[in-house]
Amino acid sequence: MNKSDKNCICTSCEFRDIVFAHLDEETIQELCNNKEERSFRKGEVINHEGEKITDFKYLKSGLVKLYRRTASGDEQVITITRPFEFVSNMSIFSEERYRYSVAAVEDSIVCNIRLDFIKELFLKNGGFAMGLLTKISKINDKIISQTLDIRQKNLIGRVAFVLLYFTREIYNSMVFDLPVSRKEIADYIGMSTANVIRTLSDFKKDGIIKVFGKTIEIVDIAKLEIISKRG
Amino acid sequence: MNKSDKNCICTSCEFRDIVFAHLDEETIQELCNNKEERSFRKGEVINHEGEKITDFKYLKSGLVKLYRRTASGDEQVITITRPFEFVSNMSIFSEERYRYSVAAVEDSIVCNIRLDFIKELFLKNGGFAMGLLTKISKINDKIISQTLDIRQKNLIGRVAFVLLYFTREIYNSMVFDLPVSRKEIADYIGMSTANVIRTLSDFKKDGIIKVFGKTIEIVDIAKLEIISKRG
DNA sequence: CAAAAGATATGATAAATGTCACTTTTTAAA
DNA sequence: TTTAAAAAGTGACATTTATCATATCTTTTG
Repeated sequence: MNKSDKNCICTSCEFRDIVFAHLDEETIQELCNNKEERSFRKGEVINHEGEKITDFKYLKSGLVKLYRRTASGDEQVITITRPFEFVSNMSIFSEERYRYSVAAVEDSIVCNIRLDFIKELFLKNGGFAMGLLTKISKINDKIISQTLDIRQKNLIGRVAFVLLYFTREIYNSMVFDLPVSRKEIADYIGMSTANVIRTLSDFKKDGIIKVFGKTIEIVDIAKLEIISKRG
Repeated sequence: MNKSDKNCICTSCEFRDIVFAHLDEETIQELCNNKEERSFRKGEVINHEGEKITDFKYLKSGLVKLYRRTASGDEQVITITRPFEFVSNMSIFSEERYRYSVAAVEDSIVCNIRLDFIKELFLKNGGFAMGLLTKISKINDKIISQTLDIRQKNLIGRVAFVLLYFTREIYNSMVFDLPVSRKEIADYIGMSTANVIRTLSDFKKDGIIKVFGKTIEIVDIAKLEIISKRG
């Protein structure tokens, strides 16, 4: 086993199936030597709004939130997402600088590859280009439709939506630890923190959920779905 | 002049600079023979939500709205936009079917090219692929940031935003004919129709705008900007 | 461990927005 | 041109949501 083989575990990276499927072994190897993995602790910022984009980054493990700061200083959470979603993917080809910030809401590992290298690959390899475009389009589609879904709901519908999102898309479990504060949920669904807290209390009183601090247990998912749809 | 030369005016199409810049004359010619221009009258639907995507389409002239219908039957307007923005561009590479509908809000001309043809080009020609990805990314970025901008504002801020959007981005004029109904504006900014009408009346009373039916004149754009920012 | 800071929780009240009823105006159709 | 239908406009009132004050609980830090 030579050095690059030892250091390189890209051959088993799950992201490979999604975007890098069309690359030959040699290119995968080169990619591997060009990549850098970085760990982020919960709360750490991965990308800053306004910062220059130099790397292609994707989330290998963990959970991140995408957000921006408004003129009045409030935080707008755009989405909260799992691997292997964007990190810098989103405006990487349309902007020179990040439009949004990304922060880890759980300990996360991010894979960095020089943007130039990805761009070269993109120009050379049509299959890779298609895979990447498809991936980026899907991410964008998801963000847009999620935003529209939230927008059409009222307060309790939005809170129900977020709980369902965590239980289904993020944790795939009826019991989970909320990775974000009530305020972050409020910034995500565009409601006040007090009302998010109140709604969670109401759900608790109605026996729809159980709450132990940050731990949430979904008791009546059917009712939650009705609330989310109606709202 | 042969037949294809006669029919083909793609060489002078403005969209060429944006996406097709990297194609040689032969390919442009082929593209031209593969394309079809279609006219739509104000109000006509160009794409239906749920319909299969077979063509790559872009807006050559006119004005369109992108929208979807919610479970409760309401219309959600996602954006209103000018050439050479998407028509089917948006989810063309990520979805088999349209996620959203597109309708002409002014008489419009749309250029159709078989999707297969575009996909082939994309695979073969890296420069074209990059141009297309950049374009699609920019469109998505614009929609997302516009949606976030609107979301952070209150009623009057949102109405002010729409008026500024029309006057600056769409018509580039202080006087313009509203291409959409009050209800469509309401569906766009996520407020009730009555409140949109009321707010326009208030702006009129305050001397910020003049209203003659569908015709709007911006009188005090500075004040409108303050309202849009504050809101 | 103690103190401070931050997050959660809850009630009272104010502000923003929606709904409904109805009139007037404009547009489209017969 | 007349008539019907749709859109615009307005007021009264109901509902939803935000704000503020304050208390408690939790986490961080010295």
